[in-house]
Amino acid sequence: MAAYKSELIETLTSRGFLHQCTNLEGLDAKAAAGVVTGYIGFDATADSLHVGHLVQIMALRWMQKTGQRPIALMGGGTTKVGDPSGKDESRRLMDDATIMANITSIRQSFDRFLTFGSGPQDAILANNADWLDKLQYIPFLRDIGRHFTINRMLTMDSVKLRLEREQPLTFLEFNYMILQGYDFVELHRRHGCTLQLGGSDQWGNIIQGVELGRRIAEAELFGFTCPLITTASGAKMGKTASGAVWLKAERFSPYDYYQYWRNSDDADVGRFLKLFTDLPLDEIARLEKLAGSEINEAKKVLALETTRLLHGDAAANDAAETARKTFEQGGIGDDLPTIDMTAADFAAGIPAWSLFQKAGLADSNGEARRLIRGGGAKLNDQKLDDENLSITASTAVNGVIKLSAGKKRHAIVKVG
RNA sequence: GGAGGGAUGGCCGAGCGGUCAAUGGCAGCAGACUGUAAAUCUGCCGACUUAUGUCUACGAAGGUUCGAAUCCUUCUCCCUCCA
Repeated sequence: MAAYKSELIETLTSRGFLHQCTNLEGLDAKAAAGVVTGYIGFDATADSLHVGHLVQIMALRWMQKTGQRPIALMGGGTTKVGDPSGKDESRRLMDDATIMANITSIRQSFDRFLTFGSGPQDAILANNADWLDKLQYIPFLRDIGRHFTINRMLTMDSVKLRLEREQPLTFLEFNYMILQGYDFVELHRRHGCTLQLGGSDQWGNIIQGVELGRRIAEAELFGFTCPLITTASGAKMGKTASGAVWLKAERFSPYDYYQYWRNSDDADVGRFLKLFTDLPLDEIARLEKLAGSEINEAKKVLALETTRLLHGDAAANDAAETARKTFEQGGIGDDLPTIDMTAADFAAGIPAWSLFQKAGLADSNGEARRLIRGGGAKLNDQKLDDENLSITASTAVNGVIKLSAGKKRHAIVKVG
């Protein structure tokens, strides 16, 4: 029944990972015949990746699960240059120490999704600083630079868009695609890597690598891009009120992560289950059929599965349990954001607006006041009308005060 | 090097001496409706213990004026054209 010979391509296509491929049949045949080593590059611009990177990470995960060998390439070198793709402005230059620290931090997330090691199918973690840092300008220009034409480079979207929008593009950034192309060839030399995956915005960069490989290594390299995942309402994934949806628990708690997925658009559920969970397709097909409010069951599965992958069973179950208690019983779950205060803090009474601000439900005192005035605040599940209400330790029930901003954002204050 | 144009709140984008914390749109938050969904409608949306109050803010620094985001000078950065 499979349309493709290899499990890899069959899986990636049926789950919605394919956007463009340089030679799908060729890659399919190669993957069916033996182990293909493929990589995806990640820039180290922050100490954590975010949901926007998840498609790529899942693609690597499927590579490994279908018997191929994935490489996660950390852009220790390229991050110093900055990828102009899809950006109007240059990124601020980052120093080595920050980049190294980011790489160390990001590496932890990969351990959740991939098995690293030295076996034939173990994933490899590479860092392009290992070769890019050592490049010598003149030799590099002569060996690599001569294979790139300015004519061609100017037609690349990343460059063209910048120019069309009259935004400056520095020579530094202009070199990014050359370095990325070189990465591909270098990974081919070092690890026999013949495939580069990436987001659809990386197509141009990937092509450059494929062509460079053909010219200087006489290798047939493959490029494969994943679609840019947007929500049904057209927004890029991963933006919430509090900022990006980070993969690192310290930046974005497992409970918040669970809630992020739990609140997915109806129209996105099936697609997300395929892309972001390991669930078998027939199971997903069953969940997709749920209509009306029943689709909430599918959303719970989506939230639980995605959270399990990233944070593990225990954290996922805790998050699900907290959500269940909070939303289905109107109670209090352990995973809700919590602040600790002492009875002494309450000795003189704390105004309600101040407590909301302290609990993180409002960014400023004024915002807390507006929230209460607007009728969106609850104290122990009772609507709060008086923003100046003086709250004392006696407000606590079993040592805990529950604050709510709207229906979804809750926090608890522990009075100890 | 020369000539023009531009820099406004998270973003886009009006304003061009007072009535400007600054029109409008987007994003965001809340309310209603619901299913912890979408769409829609409504309110809010610089900070300050909230005030017909104060402070901070229209690239930076000075200046003119009773009064400046708006005028002048210098500076910084960006864009376009010419060399």
